[in-house]
Amino acid sequence: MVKLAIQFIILSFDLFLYYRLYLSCMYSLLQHIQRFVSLTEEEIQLLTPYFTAKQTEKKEYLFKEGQICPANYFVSKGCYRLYFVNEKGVENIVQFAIENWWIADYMSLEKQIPSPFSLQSLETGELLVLEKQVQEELLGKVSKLERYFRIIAQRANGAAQVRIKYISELSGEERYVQFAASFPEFVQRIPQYMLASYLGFTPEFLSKLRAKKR
Amino acid sequence: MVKLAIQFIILSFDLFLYYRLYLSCMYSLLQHIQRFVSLTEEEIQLLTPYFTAKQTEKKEYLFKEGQICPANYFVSKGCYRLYFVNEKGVENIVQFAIENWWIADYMSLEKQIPSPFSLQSLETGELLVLEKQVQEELLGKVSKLERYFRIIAQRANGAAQVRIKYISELSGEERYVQFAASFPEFVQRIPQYMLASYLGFTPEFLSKLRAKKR
DNA sequence: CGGGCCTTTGACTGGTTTCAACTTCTGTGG
DNA sequence: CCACAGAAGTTGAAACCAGTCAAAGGCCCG
Repeated sequence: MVKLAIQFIILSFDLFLYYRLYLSCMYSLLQHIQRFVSLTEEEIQLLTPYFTAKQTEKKEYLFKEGQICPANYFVSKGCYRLYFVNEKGVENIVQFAIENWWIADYMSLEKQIPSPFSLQSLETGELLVLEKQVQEELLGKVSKLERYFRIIAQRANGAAQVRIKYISELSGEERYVQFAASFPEFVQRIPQYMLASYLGFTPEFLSKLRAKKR
Repeated sequence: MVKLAIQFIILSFDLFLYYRLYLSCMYSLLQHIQRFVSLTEEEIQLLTPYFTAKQTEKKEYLFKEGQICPANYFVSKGCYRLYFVNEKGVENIVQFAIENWWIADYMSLEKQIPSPFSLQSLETGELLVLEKQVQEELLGKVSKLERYFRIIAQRANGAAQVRIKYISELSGEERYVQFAASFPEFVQRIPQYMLASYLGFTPEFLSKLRAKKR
């Protein structure tokens, strides 16, 4: 009897924690959505059950190479990396995602084919999970969100075009200087070998660049 | 009097030509849209006036570096390149667009800032022009198209992620081999120096690669 | 037919990688 | 809380992939 009561209390506490997490994530998301489309109270109620919140610890995987990317993720807290491993066994980071970014392997998500990428948490973090199937349903229900996701995707596209421009325009050194100037806090936040991987060169080379600057 | 009549005939003929062009482009677009969302007869009527058709000749520009990208373009026929010129004066191709592709500088389009890119026709071609403002109106009118454009943008995103993967994973030589194997017809269609530019190396290097393969 | 643009070829250069050894940092278990 | 192992960062030498420059040949279009 006492055992049961205790289990009940623990369960309640877990629920309470989840609820808090969910609310905090959902708050970020709604803020973000309202930057692009305005939702009615009713629509907010409608959209709410389609998302699940998730807390991730450092190094936890959302999905791994070989799996079909299961969902579209909205980062509410923390930092995540989308990367692949080349045939030499070297990790290559394709994208980072921090607060208020959506991340997924969109090719895998759309075509439901295995992803060459892995998505990993770099810090303890929190995100919302919107599964492929669920997203379809949600969009059927709240069609205003089509607009939101359209805008988000077009922005991501713009960012990708600029990224490709930088890759082909700048030398490794210039890329580092430019990036460090644009995102000084972020450079502090992640290990150097990941920055090197993202910028498209080796950690040794980055180390030498930094030595030169001093 | 006779002069007037002749002018009238010429005008009519121009109109007739435009109408034919417009119909052919619009046919491609509607086919493409219906691959993702199904439109009612009424919606088709609604959407029709928002697009204008355009015929481009080889080397014609849709917009140039420094301008704000004025529209989103749907290619119905021909081939286009989005490129920028680096500080050394070398052209770098960021994207090609062929039949049934949308192309624009999405960062410039969204934020209404000057574009670092130029969009140029490589062959005589035909496309539909959807101006920024007009697109907004259209989407307000036919909200089903939000879905279409969302899907298109997400696909483009997937393609960009894969492109970045190839750039960081493969050496120049591997990129060429891979690309030539994937799009053999396209390699025939464009001059080598543009292919080199797109693949991220010099025309001389491409020439040497081709020499090796023989 | 001529001029300019595209492609080819070769010699030289340099930015970046590779490899290996060493140092410093970090986190985990005793 | 310290010790220690593994991870991350540093440094230098040698190798290499691809760029640069220049000169020559081919080809297309006016």
